[in-house]
Amino acid sequence: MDDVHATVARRLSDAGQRYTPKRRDLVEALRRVGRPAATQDLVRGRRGLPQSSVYRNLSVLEQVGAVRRVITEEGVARYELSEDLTTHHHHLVCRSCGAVEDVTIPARLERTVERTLAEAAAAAHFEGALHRVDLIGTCRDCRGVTA
Amino acid sequence: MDDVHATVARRLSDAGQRYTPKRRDLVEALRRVGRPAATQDLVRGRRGLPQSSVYRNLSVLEQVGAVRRVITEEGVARYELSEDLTTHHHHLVCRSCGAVEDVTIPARLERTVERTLAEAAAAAHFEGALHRVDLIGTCRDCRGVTA
DNA sequence: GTGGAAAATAGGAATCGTTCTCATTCTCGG
DNA sequence: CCGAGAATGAGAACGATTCCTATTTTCCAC
Repeated sequence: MDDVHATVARRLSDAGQRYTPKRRDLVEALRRVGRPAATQDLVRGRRGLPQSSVYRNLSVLEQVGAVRRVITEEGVARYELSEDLTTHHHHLVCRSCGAVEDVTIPARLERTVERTLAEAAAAAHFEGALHRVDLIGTCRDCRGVTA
Repeated sequence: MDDVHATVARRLSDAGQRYTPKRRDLVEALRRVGRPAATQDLVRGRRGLPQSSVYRNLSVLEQVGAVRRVITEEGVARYELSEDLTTHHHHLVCRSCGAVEDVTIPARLERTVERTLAEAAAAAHFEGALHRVDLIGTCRDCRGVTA
């Protein structure tokens, strides 16, 4: 899928920025992981990118809409590829270990939620409202011991 | 509304903990604020509770289900009274200044979302799933200048 | 009441993720 | 090939949160 890299490259250049090797590495790493990756994971990853570069570049990539910052219960930032580079999805957040998985829900349900929340946002006179829908529960690993 | 304090007191004592004046102050402060308060606000509040006490007690209150920790885009923790001490609601999070407001949506819509997400959680074989539905947009203050 | 054990408090040190600074290196247009 | 601006990376700075510990408070048994 060079699509992803091509798209990211275009968005960067549209913003007057370059698609440097480090940035490509980051995007590639995020694509491989396939779910929101903690910043520290990227720093400590096998390639060992320097901390300052990881933070700086994730920030740049976020500004051009290539990646999205995801907030979790633990106090750490996670990043994933922007939804329009992957697919629309939600997150399963493990309340025990903080791990995050992607989930998609049936299109019909998705539409219902979408419409419902759009109404709610309108009712609240809220502008430019995105919504964040996450499920918080217990992941397989953390449940394994008990169940 | 002594209900709130009475309920908190009971939950604490059920857990073998005390409802000390400091803890009562915290609960009272959260009740007055009426929306998720940043920890720092409580520390710097007029009463100036010591930092270590604020953190320690919020943690205790969270464990007994009296307050809930709310995660926002900014990296700071916010706390609000537990939903069963107030009313079911969602949050409007301002993407510009990080402020959080409570919103309720019509009961009919609420039920739809509820049911929809319950199905989604079941489909994902996810256990004990709560969901978090927040709207992210721009608050009146931050919009005021532009609009 | 009084004494003592357990809980709570508060001040500050320690931690840790994140941001900032700046000197060096790279890159691209001319 | 040169120079300006962009990017890099090492480490300092920062700030929210957690941890440590000596002191104070609270509650219960006597």
